[in-house]
Formats: sequence, structure tokens, C-alpha cells
Amino acid sequence: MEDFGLYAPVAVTVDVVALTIRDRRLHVLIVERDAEPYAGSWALPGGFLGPGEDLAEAARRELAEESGLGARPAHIEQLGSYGDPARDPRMRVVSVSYLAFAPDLPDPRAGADTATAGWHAVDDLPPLAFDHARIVADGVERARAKLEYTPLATAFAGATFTVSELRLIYETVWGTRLHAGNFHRKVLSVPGFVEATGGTTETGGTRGGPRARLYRAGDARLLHPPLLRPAREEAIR
Amino acid sequence: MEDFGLYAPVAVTVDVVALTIRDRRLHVLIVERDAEPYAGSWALPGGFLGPGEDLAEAARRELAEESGLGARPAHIEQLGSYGDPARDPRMRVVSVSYLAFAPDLPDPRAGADTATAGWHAVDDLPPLAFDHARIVADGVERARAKLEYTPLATAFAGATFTVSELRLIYETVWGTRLHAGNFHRKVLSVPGFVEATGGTTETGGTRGGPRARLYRAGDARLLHPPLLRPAREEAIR
DNA sequence: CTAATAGTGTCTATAAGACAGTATGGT
DNA sequence: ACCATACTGTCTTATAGACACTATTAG
Repeated sequence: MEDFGLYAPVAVTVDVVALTIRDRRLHVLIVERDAEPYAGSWALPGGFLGPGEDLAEAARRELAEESGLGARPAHIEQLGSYGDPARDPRMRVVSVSYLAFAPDLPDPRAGADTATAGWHAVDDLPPLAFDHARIVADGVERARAKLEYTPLATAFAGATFTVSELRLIYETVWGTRLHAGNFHRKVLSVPGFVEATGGTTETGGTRGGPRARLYRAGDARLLHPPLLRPAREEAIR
Repeated sequence: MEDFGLYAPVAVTVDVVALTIRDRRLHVLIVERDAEPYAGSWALPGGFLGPGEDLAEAARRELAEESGLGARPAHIEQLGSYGDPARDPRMRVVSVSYLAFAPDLPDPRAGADTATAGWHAVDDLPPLAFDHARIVADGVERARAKLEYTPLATAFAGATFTVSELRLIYETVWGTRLHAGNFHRKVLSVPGFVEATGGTTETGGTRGGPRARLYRAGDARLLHPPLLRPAREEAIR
């Protein structure tokens, strides 16, 4: 910390990578920009930090406001800050980005404040404004890693869910197939990951099978032992 | 992203949590402030983001400049951003903080530019300015977690090191004792964690024992399987 | 010599993964 | 009837942790 007064003018924005799972694919919420620069192209929901507003507060506000999502996300955390001097052509802008996990929600309504907003599969995104493609990529990688060590996969599910639904979340986010039987035993063996509600689904699966037991998120904040992704040699080196 | 022009004036600073290990204790680099607010009290090295400067670049500059450290840290990464509206009494300041790991270095020289800087044990810090105590705590927790899944413990060691030195790093950062024999076997069994130089130490330990084989950091970016801390029930729930 | 350290061997408990098998319920 | 699904059982292999043991070197 040094002398005040001679700092360069900087603007701070807050951008949100909101992820959900739809149709067995990971989706991110993006909005269509109506102002320059990048007018007409897609971007993360976000905007300038309000006066007197905390960063996390601003992230929640931007997500609710600009996306038109009624429900709150099940989880939101800081992802990182992006400050390349050339990332915004207008002026120096530092973006503090947040990562949110939401269960599958109805399509955002288009409102007065709400630009065209929609869920897009992360592996088939249109070109994004600024460095938002990079931010999305970082968010997806963070989500993949978090599923290993935390029970946050449950944030993609509803209030109650079956073990198969939970497995589908892991398979979708990781992009791998998991052994159903072993996954089942593993999930139930990690203390505090899930707890049984006592109920079951109303019907069997779409193609048959017994009714599945229902669970809700447990009280664990960390999975111990963790649920590790199959090792990919190229990720390790 | 919305309308420009009506954003609140915000300053962006970059602060660095630089960690090292000295005398079997984890230390953080702090500097004495000579300007208000908090003049005379201790703070993290940091300062305003320069014009045209990237965030990581600013972090490296502040660390080198303000701390008087000659050598570069072995590792630096973004830790997080702190933007509580009341965190700086002067005006709205968002701090983007970085986390650095350094091997045990000589005491920083006091220079023209250099305020009084020094390494302090993280579990015995003087009161810190702003929310820097919180930032240090977050940095320490990040460091603890990173040792589990990444080979970053080697960033606390010199260019070559023994398995015992590496174990001491883990024990110090985690604040636990580890079984020497099992740790030895585990470290050597993780692919790419360390590689033998072929050499050994010149002498045995200070209190006897054979010469230890020397290793350097390997090419792994992730430890697989990870080196997990002994589970602490209170951390999990 | 004694004590401390480096490194290895071995045993046990636990966990991961492959695979099989049973019961249920949709079509 | 058929088949996908929800589990559960069992076997094999890998890993973690406890413990023991040998070899080496400082003092």
C-alpha cells in the first residue's frame, strides 16, 4: 500500500458463470448484449459493482436481475478476477467473477430489465464477448474439481434426488461414464454426503425399474474420502 | 454488462500473501505501513494496480518492490478478491490478492522503497491493517488444501531437497506429525511428484543418520493419488 | 558406544473397481 | 415377455497406516 491519489482509473464489474444441467449436458446462462462494445453478441450476466455493495451481493443481484431467474442458485462462490488491461476496449475494467450452481430451472423470462437470456450447452457456445469464454472455461474446470472434494453436486439437483440422478450429474459435469453399482455404494458410504428421506420416487424410471429411494443433501462440507475422477494422464502432467 | 458512466469510483489494489517456512513454522511476509490509515501497523505487501499492468504482473512487482526480496517466489497464484465496502475507510477499494510460496530466504533488506518488511509466524501475527488477517487466513487454508492435490510443497523447498525436508514442509503447513516411513514411500510412489538427482546430502542430519538422497520437483501438476491430510471431523461437517 | 535419521519390508484395514446377481416395474 | 433400472454381494487389487527392522552417520 503506497501513496493514494495516483492510481489509474479502473472500473470493477461482477460477472457470473451460472451452471446447470439440462438434457444431460452442462449449460451456462448467457445474455445477449444490447450495448457497445460487442452489442448483439453473448456475454455472461454481470455489471458494475454498485456503491456500498459487497462483491457477493452484487453477483447475486446481477444474476437475479439480468437473467430474470426467479429462484436463487443453490450455491454461489467467487471464481476469480480478470484484469488484462486490454480485456475491455473502452477502459480499464477488472472483472470479479462468481460461479453459481443451479438445479434445472424453467427458461428465464424476458423482462423489462432482462436482455435475452438463456441456457447454452458449454461445449457448444456462440462466441462470447470480452474474455468471457475463458471465464466460463475456468468455471467449468472449477466445477469439475469441486465435485471431487465437496458435496456440491447436490446443488445441481432438486431438494430431493435419487442416487441415479446424482450419478448423472457427475457423469455430465465430468464427461465420463461411471459404474452405477460402485457409484451407489460409494455415495452412501461417504459420511454426510446424502441422507435418506425415507421416501421413494412415485414411479420407476422412464424405461422401467424399481422405485428409487430419495435422498437430500447431508451436512458434510467436504467429502472424505473424496470421489476422484478417473485419472487422466494429460491432466496430471 | 450494462450502461457505462454511472459506475461508482473504485480503486483496485493488489495484495500478496507470501508464505515461507522458517524454524519449522509457517511465516508470512508483512510490511510496516508508513501512511494513513493504519500508519505504523502491519499489512500485506501490495499497492495500486498500475495502468496497463496485468493483475499477476502487479502482484509480482509489489512483492519484489515493496518487500525488498531479491529472488522471485517459486509459485504465485491468485487467491481471491475482497470488496467489503467498509474495508478501507478512505474510499471504495477492491483488493485482488495473490498467494505466493517461497523457499526460506534471507531477511528482506530494507531499501529506499522498502518499508520495514519481515517474515512473521502466521500463528503469532501482530494486528494487521484492513481485512488482511482474513486474507492471510484464507491464504493459509488454500496452501493447506493445495499440498494435498498438487506438488506445490516443493515450492517451499530449494532446487533440491530430501524427502525429510519435504515431510517437514507438510508437517509445518498442516500442523500435524506424519509417519516418516509411510510418507517416504508415498511420496516416491506418486508419479511425477519428485525425481531423484542421483546425489545425496554432504553429511548426515544434525543429530546423525545416513546421508539422504536428493530430489528435485517432478513434472506432475497434480498428485494422483493425492496426499490427504488426516481427516478432521470438524473440517468435514 | 548411543541416538537419531534414511530407507525398506510386512502386515492389516480400508477403499476402488470389475463383475455378477436379484428384485422391481414400465413398455 | 422383455429389458432397463435399483440396488446388493463378492472378489481382486491398490492404497493407507501401523509397526518393525536394517544401515548409516554425528557426537
